[in-house]
Amino acid sequence: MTTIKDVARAAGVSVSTVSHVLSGRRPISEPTRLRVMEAIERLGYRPNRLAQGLVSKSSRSLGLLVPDLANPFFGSMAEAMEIAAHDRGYSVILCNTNLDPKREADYLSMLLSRQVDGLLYFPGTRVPNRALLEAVAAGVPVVVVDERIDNLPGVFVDNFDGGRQLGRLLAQLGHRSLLFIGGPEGLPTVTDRLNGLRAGLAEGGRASVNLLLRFGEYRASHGYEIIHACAREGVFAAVGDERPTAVVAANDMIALGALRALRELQLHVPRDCSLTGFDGVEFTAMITPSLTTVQQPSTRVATAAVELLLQRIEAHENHRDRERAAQEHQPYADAAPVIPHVVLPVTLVVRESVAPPPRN
Amino acid sequence: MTTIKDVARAAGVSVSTVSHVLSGRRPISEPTRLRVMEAIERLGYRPNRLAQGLVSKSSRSLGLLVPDLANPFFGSMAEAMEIAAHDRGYSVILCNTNLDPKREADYLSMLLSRQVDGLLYFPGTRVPNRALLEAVAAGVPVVVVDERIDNLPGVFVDNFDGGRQLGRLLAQLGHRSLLFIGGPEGLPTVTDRLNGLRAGLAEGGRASVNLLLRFGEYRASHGYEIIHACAREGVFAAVGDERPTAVVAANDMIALGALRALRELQLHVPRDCSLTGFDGVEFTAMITPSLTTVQQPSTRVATAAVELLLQRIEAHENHRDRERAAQEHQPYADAAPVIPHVVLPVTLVVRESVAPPPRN
DNA sequence: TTGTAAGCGTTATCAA
DNA sequence: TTGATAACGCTTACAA
Repeated sequence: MTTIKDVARAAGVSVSTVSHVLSGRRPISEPTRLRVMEAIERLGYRPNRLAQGLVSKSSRSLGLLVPDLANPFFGSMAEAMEIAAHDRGYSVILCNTNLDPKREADYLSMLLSRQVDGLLYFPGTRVPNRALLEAVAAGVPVVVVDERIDNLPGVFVDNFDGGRQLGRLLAQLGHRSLLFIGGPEGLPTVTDRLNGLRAGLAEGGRASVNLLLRFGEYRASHGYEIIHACAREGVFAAVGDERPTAVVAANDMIALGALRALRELQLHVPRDCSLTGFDGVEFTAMITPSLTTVQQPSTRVATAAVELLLQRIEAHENHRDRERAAQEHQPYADAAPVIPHVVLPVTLVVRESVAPPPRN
Repeated sequence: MTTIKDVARAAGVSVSTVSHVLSGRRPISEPTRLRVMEAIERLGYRPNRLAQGLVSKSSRSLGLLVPDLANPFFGSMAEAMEIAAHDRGYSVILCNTNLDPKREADYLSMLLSRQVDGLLYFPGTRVPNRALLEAVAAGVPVVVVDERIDNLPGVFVDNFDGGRQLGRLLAQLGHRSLLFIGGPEGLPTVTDRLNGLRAGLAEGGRASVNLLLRFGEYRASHGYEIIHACAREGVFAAVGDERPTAVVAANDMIALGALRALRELQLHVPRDCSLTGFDGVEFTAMITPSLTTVQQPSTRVATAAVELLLQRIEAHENHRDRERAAQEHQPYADAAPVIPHVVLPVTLVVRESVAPPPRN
């Protein structure tokens, strides 16, 4: 491996000159600059970022903790975040938490060892992971995405409004009995979407609607199983307002599984039963029937999260520097106590999977 | 931040003792060991991996270059690889190449700067990226995945066999005219699947089949557009053996888009036209009609790739060590010239999207 | 405009 | 069984 010393020797200058040519932190005479550049080129020199990080105390890398990359929602998010980070000169260390707090703790510890400058965190559970709070306490900037945690900065979408728009639509179509298939009970996204749904139904004129609630995982298999379980319980055999005429899934994957199960039950969507999703991933536009869903501006969420995180990283570094310079050792004396929560709007996308309830 | 020095001071020992307590590389008396452990615990000490990497010349991290995380096929692959790597103590740096050679080169250079121990590379184009070959030349172990590159080690599936199984199935059902919607022309996966398809059709008794070929991107929009373009050209209005009775998509995403377009053309799948995919991602089982496809053992591919890469990394490190010890400076004098290509089997999954051709 | 040298947090070599 | 100390490759005062 060729090091800065090799370059210095080859160019007949000192290592600091080479360093300064590269960083541009002090003026270099054109002839030496050229000699150095030539040597760099010729030797194929590439600065060692481990060494740079050791002295600069910044690895220029971010930890990305994501629950489930097989879900295209998280896939696109991860992709957009990585791209945004790369544009700003940061690398992303990928961590697959699989909703497992133990894995999360494990990853967090590893990320701190690796001196990441910040954390992009998709919470998988309601209770903020202890290890995450320790990381925050240790002074690592964190931005929470998708699933909010009240006392941490984050970027989210207006889940309540998404639910509300769905509720209004279904109410206006005349639905009076719904089955809501949630993700994990108590998760903010689930609760917000559900509360929004209730509000929308009320606004839509249906003061009292029969609302059946089920919770579970954010996966297709969950939607599939809930529908079959409901069928076994006779939910779809009921008459009048007892029988749900629409299924509201808390995300697109659940809706996909539910769609399959409904079909196996010979229930046609939307003729016999309407169906809605949430997130607006690509496949919802392609399947049959195309899925009515609430579209998240994933790319905007992702870039906003990265921007916010980098802002906080810079603030954090400035703070550290000022503190060191002033020799004042009351940590965070002047840290802004305001915790930014960026909330982005969602869009209702009405497609084939909804219709008025069947006239019975 | 607390360093090894702080721990040494707190425990009343030297830094080397602390280091050895942690690494277990030399015997430590129980009392000192306990004192050191206590200090580590109390101070919340965490070794700095940048510093460790600087001296050990190994960052314990891998670069993962993947074209498109929004595609659940790559999402599950990336997930499985990261998990396998993490199990073996390696971190993964995520890079989204987006099939762009310039981005790839950019990432590669960054990864080398970061001293990654190895590269997991999903090629996006037929020609091996120049920057990749440079990285290989620089001595970084690489494992290529999914899309083979002849003179690099890699893990792949038997695309030819997958295509053949599809061909046999369609031939046996009586199809004599097919539309093949490929990914990028010339990509090994595309070519192998197509050649396999031809072989399978022949074996199935259809010596001569009308085979219409289209190429493009591995995306849903591509499948969608090709079908509509073909319709505009009157392909589906033809009669007899001119009209394709089955569409063979080179992957599941293309099939998904094609399915949508066929439906918009009022062509029922499979009654009017059969349809097949490739990869076997989750949603293929859920959509209507469920998709006949060739299932890749994604998790096995992913773990095999990580295993192979780690083997090569270890071999590489041993080699370096031996070389240094023996002072012999003919690099790679005894490097094994055999380039391992692991090929895993695929499984045909027959579902609703295929049927005999319509009788005309 | 340039060079010298201290230090970043580790591991590893050599002594004790 | 332990401790000094020299690297590792870089940045950055401080000098010249």
